[in-house]
Amino acid sequence: MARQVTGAARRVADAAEVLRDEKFNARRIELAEAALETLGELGFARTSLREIAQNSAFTHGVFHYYFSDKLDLICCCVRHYKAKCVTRYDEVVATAKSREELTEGFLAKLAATLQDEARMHRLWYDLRAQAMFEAAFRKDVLEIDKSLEAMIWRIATRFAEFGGKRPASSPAALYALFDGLFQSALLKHLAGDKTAVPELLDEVRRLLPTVC
Amino acid sequence: MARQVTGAARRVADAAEVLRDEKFNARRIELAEAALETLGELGFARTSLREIAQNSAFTHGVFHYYFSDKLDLICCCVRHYKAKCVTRYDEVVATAKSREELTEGFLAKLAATLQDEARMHRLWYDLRAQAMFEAAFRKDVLEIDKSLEAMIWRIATRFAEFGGKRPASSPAALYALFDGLFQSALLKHLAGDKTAVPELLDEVRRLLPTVC
DNA sequence: CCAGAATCTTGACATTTGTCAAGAACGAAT
DNA sequence: ATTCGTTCTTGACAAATGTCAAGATTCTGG
Repeated sequence: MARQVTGAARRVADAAEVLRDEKFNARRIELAEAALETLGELGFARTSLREIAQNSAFTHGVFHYYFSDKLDLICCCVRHYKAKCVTRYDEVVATAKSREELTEGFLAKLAATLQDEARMHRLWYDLRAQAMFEAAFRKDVLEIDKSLEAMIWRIATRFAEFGGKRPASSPAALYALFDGLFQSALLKHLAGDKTAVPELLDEVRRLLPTVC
Repeated sequence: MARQVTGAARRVADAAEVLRDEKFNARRIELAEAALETLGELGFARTSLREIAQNSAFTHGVFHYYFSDKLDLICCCVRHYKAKCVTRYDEVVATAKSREELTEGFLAKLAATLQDEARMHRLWYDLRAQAMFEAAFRKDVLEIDKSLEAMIWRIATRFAEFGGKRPASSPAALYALFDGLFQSALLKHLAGDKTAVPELLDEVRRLLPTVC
């Protein structure tokens, strides 16, 4: 009986700990989300913990309470960002009923992303570059990259299916191609080049049938 | 006669000024070159003027004498870096006598670059990302990007010529593809992935005949 | 309701950083 | 050789930054 009580107590204690952990983690994500605002605005190099705190509803001490240091915070931001990104086109893939629908849906999302989420995406490119210097970022960045590659691959295979074909290149090459085009278009867009978005769309529209 | 003397004096003065300017500029490049060492090691975010000075034969005051501020220095570094980069493959293009020679020469240079100049290239990707935040970088970065695109295009057209064909995609798409592949391989290489280089070579070898 | 744990605030500290100015060292023209 | 302009060194300063600790506040189990 004593053992049963102990067992029950243990279970209760465990449940409590899990709950606390979840709450802790939820808070971390709240903070990460707030940090992403400033990071997207200023980039990694120019962003300090205090700047992040000032642009948020939190004080700078809280960040130190929830994160062991700056890298820990940024890593959490990157991980959180991943979840938002990698499913962006999945709805299009799921609902499109033809090559044309898939193409137009993809292009529309692409344009919207470039216009509305430019800040988040330049942060992603910034952090990916940081990963080349800072080993602590590499694991997360490589993982996100792989997820994005898979995302592109889902689009490509679906597109090919509609034509009864298979994609003409490897997942790596396809991702490199689209990511490279997007990155270049993003830079031009941020530089105020109004033609960046339509030119990207033209290019992708022309490319899709040739690679899938 | 007075006018002739004045004219001669003016010419001498002008020549002296040009000389001084050249000397000034040569020194700037020396300093930029020294700065690139530290920048390639630490990246833009973690590099300070003092750190640059300490890792070089110069004192931190000199940098302030030759550059109006930190951005000015970095911009000079970027511009200087460009000249080194954009002609890397030109010798291969000029000397190759067949598709095979061109392919092998290109691949060899690609592998060597990835192995020996990883630090300079991660800096390039870092600065390109910074350009998305810092308007002062954009002009130079966009220009370098265009030069690199042209460089890839020279290889592609030469490759196509050997087959009596024309490249199958636009310069922008081709550059996006190769740049994306290189960037991804660089990250993996820096992360200690021994397969990064051979996999890049395989991919490029497979890709070249399909796009040109 | 209360004690103890958790969450959070505030302020402080040492360090780093960009910037600058005063003057030393150097070179070239007279 | 002297003088003047260029080049460089050194030291200083204010602002910013990561880190931390002491205490306030809030939450929670009993």
